[in-house]
Amino acid sequence: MSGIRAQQKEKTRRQLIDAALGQLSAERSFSSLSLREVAKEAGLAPTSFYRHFTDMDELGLTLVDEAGLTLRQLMRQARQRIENGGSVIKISVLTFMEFIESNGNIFRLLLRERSGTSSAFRAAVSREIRYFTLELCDYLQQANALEADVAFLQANAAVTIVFSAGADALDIDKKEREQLAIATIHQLRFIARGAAALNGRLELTKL
Amino acid sequence: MSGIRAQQKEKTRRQLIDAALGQLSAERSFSSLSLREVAKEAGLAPTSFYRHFTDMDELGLTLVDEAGLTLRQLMRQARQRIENGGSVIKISVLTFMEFIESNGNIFRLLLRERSGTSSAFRAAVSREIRYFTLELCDYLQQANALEADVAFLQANAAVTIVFSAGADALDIDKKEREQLAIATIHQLRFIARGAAALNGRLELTKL
DNA sequence: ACTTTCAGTGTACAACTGTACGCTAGTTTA
DNA sequence: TAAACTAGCGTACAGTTGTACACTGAAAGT
Repeated sequence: MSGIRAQQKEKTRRQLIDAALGQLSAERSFSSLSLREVAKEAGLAPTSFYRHFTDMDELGLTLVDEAGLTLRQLMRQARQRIENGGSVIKISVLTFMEFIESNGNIFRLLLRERSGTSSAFRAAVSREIRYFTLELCDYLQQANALEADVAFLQANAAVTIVFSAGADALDIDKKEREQLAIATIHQLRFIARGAAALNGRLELTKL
Repeated sequence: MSGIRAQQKEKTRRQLIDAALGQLSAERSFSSLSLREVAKEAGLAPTSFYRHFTDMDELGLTLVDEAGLTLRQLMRQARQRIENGGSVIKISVLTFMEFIESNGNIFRLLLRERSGTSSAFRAAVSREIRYFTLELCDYLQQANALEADVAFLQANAAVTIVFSAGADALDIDKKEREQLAIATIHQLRFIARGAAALNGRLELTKL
């Protein structure tokens, strides 16, 4: 019952996942990877791939889940730093920028598949971003005494701004990245100010 | 000098462009199109493609330019509607949503190539979005008497929010799209309020 | 009228793709 | 211990890809 077999299987499954992640880069998207390439990188015969995933799509969805996990890890890290005091916005942005610096390819995966050609991928990425947004929403609602609707709009806008800044950060050098961080922080402050000012004064259903 | 030859060439060049645009959809990205497919759709032999573009990349960059053109057209349309009176934010968002409804695939092209694997594509899309942003920036600066820096930050944030909403709009039905428009309008108001409140009170260079 | 240019064609090829199929050897189960 | 299972392999095949090359016929240049 030790499961020497299942254990080995899990191990090569990981090799496939890591092989795929390892091939991602600025110049290489997941959808441009072939089953054969991934199998080769993992040290497997092409046909062995099927013992673990029916499809490259199935592997891709696994990667998106993995990315979501990393994202939530990031969130926890930020929260921890916030507890030690300091501006919430500033710390969040800086933490996010650090995340991108060391997890660029995972972030790229999310960015790309968010607008990719597979609706399953798009849904999976949306889900991960929604988790992210809802956690922030809870925090805002509690910390700033906002209406639920206003808190959600603020959280949603903030995540959008930060993700967009993250995407921009991927293509620039460290010095510019600092400028970008400053700009992003100001934009988040705009949003926070506006949300606070308009809290309780919104017509939320009429166009 | 009538150029019967050049005229014909231009015509089939357009056929190639239109063939490529016509194949784009939610399920089909530009990078997934093959040279042969595009040539076939245009009614050409594969090798004739080279008479017009050296590469699929070159065709792609042409498409991005085309998309930018459409985007600026949209801007003009919005401005015209604003002159006839009404909330600037509301009209802008509604115009943008209409644009996406009738130009979904062009918008998808921009969205995808913005985070694609070709740095030339990314740069081209960035450029188009920057034009868009700068025009809005000018407008804001003049209409709301904002500092240049603040106006830019607001314009940039607004464009980010609207583009993101546009991306979301691509995957939902008409009823949900109206809700999304309302939410987006509120978010833009947050930003406008915040920018106005913080105008002249920003530390723009220090982290 | 003669030559040059060149948009478009058809053939050909090597590289690569996903995957069907049958096999092997080690693990698990009975 | 015997039988069943299965992760991984190798071969094979049909389909698609980009593009090199030699060609044609009509337009443009002289």
